[in-house]
Amino acid sequence: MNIGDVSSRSGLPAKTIRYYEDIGLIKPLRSANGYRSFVAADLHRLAFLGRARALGFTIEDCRTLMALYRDESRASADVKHLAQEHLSKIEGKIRDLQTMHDTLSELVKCCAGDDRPDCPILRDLSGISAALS
Amino acid sequence: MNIGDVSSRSGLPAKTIRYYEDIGLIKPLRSANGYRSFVAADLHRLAFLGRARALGFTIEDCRTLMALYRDESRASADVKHLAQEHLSKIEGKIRDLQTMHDTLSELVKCCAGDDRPDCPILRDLSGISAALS
DNA sequence: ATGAAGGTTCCAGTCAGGGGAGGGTCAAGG
DNA sequence: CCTTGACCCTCCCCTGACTGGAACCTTCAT
Repeated sequence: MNIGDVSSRSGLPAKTIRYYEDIGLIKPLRSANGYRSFVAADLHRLAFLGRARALGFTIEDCRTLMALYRDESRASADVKHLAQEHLSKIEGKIRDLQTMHDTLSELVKCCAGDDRPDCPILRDLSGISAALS
Repeated sequence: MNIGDVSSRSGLPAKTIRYYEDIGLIKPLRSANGYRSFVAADLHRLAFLGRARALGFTIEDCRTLMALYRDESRASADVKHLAQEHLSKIEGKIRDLQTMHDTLSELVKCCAGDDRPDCPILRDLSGISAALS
């Protein structure tokens, strides 16, 4: 299989697949003409990577996860621990975004949004302490 | 005021302040010795930037917001529109993260997390269609 | 023989800064 | 007068996870 086939089957851009080879996540063979030659195992690894990335794991996490996957004597606790760490990072990001969202949507709600210049969003950004309302 | 004072007053790292000058967001004067010399207006702009960044606006958004702030004849609709676009990007990110969170926490819940190798997280990543449970 | 559609490598750019080298400046103390 | 330490300066490389593009090679169909 050439990279184009693998790309359409895995859903990953060819650029991404080359990048994954660059950083050592996959090691496809080469044909005589220099083209990468993928076998089923490569496709499987790429699909694994695609799913792990879709869950937001970093590349380094993916490397660890693949190592655990190949290690038949792994402890599921190790996998679970990694996933939980990642989960709490996700939760942190959601909290941060939610805070931004709440503040900003409040400001947006207060803004008339017409052709007059007065704007509570800019007022807030400029640091008027928005006091005593 | 030197950059150190401005840094501690604005809460922004000196590196960030220099970077903001680099990309043209502020233009502090220089003393004879080459040091940046900040006046109150610079501090105000930096505080504005800090708050806008804390709300997740990109640097380019900040540039636009500052231009709107300085334009006395702006329409609040323009500000509101920018804020709403940003808000919907935030909402998209929250949705994405929430989806990851839900999937991953379900997998984590199903993982024994002991010293045995069997692990539903890895099983899912490896593409077992997880069917008929 | 030619043209299109694939493949290859390598370089540069993204975003918003962070880290550190190598060096100049300033105020206080000995 | 000299030194010490705390500032400040510029410059360059690094981050993550790719993406875009240039310049070039291979394969296949016409």
